[in-house]
Amino acid sequence: MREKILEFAKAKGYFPDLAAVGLRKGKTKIIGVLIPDVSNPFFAQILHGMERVFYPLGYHLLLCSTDENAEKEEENLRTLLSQRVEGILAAPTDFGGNRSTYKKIVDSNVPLVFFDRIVPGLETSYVITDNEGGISELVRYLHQKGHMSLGVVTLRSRSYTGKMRLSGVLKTCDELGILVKEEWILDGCSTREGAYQAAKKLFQLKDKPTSLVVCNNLMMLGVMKAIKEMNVKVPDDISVVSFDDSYWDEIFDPPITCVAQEPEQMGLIAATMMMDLLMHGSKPTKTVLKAHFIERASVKQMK
Amino acid sequence: MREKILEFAKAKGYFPDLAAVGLRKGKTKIIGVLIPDVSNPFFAQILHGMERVFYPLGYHLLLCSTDENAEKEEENLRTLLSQRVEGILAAPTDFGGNRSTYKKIVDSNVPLVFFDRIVPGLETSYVITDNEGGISELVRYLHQKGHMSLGVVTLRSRSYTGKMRLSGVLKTCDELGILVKEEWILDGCSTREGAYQAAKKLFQLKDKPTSLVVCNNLMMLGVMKAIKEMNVKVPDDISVVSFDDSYWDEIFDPPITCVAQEPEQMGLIAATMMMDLLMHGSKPTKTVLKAHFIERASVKQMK
DNA sequence: CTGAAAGCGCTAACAC
DNA sequence: GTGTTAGCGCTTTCAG
Repeated sequence: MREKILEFAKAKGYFPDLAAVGLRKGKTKIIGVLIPDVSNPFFAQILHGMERVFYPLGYHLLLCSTDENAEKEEENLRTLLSQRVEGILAAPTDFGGNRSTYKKIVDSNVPLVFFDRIVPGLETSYVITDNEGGISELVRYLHQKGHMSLGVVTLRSRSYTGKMRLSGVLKTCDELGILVKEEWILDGCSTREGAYQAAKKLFQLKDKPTSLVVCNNLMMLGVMKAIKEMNVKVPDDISVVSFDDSYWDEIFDPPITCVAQEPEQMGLIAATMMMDLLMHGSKPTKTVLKAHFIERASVKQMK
Repeated sequence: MREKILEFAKAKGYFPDLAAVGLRKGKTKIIGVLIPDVSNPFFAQILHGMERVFYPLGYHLLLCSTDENAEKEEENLRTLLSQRVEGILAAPTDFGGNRSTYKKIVDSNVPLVFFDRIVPGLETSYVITDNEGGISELVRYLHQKGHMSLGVVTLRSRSYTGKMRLSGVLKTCDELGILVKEEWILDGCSTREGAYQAAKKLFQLKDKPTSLVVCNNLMMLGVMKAIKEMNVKVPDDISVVSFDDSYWDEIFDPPITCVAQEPEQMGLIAATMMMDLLMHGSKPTKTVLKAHFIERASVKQMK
C-alpha cells in the first residue's frame, strides 16, 4: 500500500524537499567549497576533481569565490556554516587574515580540509604541493644547465604559497652559488598583468640574469606576452622556467620547461579526505604532493 | 530585551540555520547552476560572472557538472529541484536529450535560464552567442584575404552549438563560392584530443585547403599541438582562425585571429536575467550576444 | 512590546 | 505490516 502511494507520488512529479530532510536528519548532503578564483584553470580543475568524488556519493557543492578578499572570505564562511554544510573545503585567502574564523570552525567540529594553501598552525586535514621542493628542482635544473644568474617573478609576497616558492628559490640559489640581484626579484602580484609588467621591466634592464623563474601559471602567461611584445628570444636571450604546467606552456614557442602540479588530483584527494572525515570521523590527514618536472625547450645549455 | 539576547547569541557564536529559515519562508537563497565542464576556462569564466551578481545579493550557487552526460544532467536537475533551489541556470547537455525534464521545470514555474546553449522550442530566458554570425565573420575575413578553399574542425555534430557553427561555415562558403571538400570537414569531437587527431589527419592530406576554421577554444589547443608537432608553418602553409578567444590564442606563434565571446559577460547577463525572474517574475528575455572579431596574424594574404 | 503557539516538509519512534 | 505523533530550527501570527 505504502509503496503504491509512493509510486503514484513519483509519477505525479513529487520531489522530496531535501532542505526539510536535512533539517530533520541533520544531514544536508552539501559540502561548501571556498575558492579564490573559479576562472583560474588551476582551481577549476581542482573543482572538477572534487566533483568526481562527491557526485557519485550524492553530495553537492556549494561554491564560494573569495577573489583573495579576506572580508568576502569571512562572510562566505559564515554563510556556509549557516547553510549547515556538512563540511568545508577551502583554499584560504592569500593574506591568511581569517585565522580566527578558521580556528572557530575547527573548534566547532565542522570538518575542514585545506587545499593548495594552508593556514599555518591549524590542526586540519590538508593537501598541498611541495612548493619549496618543486621550485628547488627548477633551480637545480638551471644550475645543471650552467646558469649562474637568475631572476624571479614572484607571487604576492604575503601569501603562503608566495613565501614558500620565493624562499625555495633563494635557498637553492644560495646553496648553489647562483647570483640573484635585488633588482631581479620582481613582484608579479600573482596576476597575469602584474607579471607582464614585471617581465617588461626585467627585459629592459642592461644587466640581466641568464635565466628566469616564474612562480605560477597565470604569471607565465603575462611573461609570455612580454616576451612576444619585446621580441625576446627564448632561450637564447634568456632561459625561462615556470611553476605549474598549463595548456599554454606546451604550445608556446619554445615550449616551457616547468614543474607541474596535478590540480584534478589535488581536488580528488581533498574530497576524499573530506569523505573520510565525514564517514569515519578520523583524525586530520596531511598530504604533500610532489610537483613533477617536465623538460621542454625553454632553457639554453650554457657553455 | 529581545535585542540583548540576540546580541548575546551572536557573541556566543550562533548562526541561524538557513535551511530552517528556507523551509519556513520558502526561500532558500540558493541558485542551481548546471554546467558541462567546470575545468573549461570558458565555463569557469561564466561562473565567475554569475558569482559577481549573486554574491552581493546574498544568493549562493549550487554547482553541478554534467560532463555532457544526459543521465547525469537529468539526475542533477532532480537534485536541484529537491534542494528547492530558487532558480536554475543551465547550459544543457550537447545532445539535448532532457527536453522533457526541462519542459517540466518550465511548467512547474521554477525560473530557468539557459546560457551558451538552448533547448530549442522551450519558452525560457536565455543568453547565447550568435554562433552563425560569428563564424560567418571568420569565413568572410578569410575570403577577403583571398582564400577560396577551407577546412573546418567541428564540434560534436549533434550539439546545438556544433550545428550552428558548422551550418554557419557552410552557408557562408556556399554564398562566397569557397570550396569545402568533404574530407576537409573534420570531427573534433569538441575536445582537445579530438581536434589534435583531426588536425593531424588534415595536415597529412596531399590536397589541403589554404585555410582552416576551428570551432572552439579547447579544440584550437589541440590544433596548436598538431601544428607544432608536424612543424606546420602558420600562416604560410595554412591559415588558421578560431571561434573563441582564449589565453593561448594571443601568445601562440603566430597569434590566432579569432572571434571572441565574452564568457564573464554571458554569466553576468544570465545571472541578471535570473534575478529579474525572481524579483519581478517578468517574462522570459532572450539575448543573443555578438561575437567580436579580433585580427591577429594567423591568416596569410593570398595574391 | 513580549510570549506562546502553529506550522514549513519531512523522518523516526512508537503504537496499533 | 500501517497509522499516528512529535519535533528538527526557524518565522509568523495572534494573544496578552
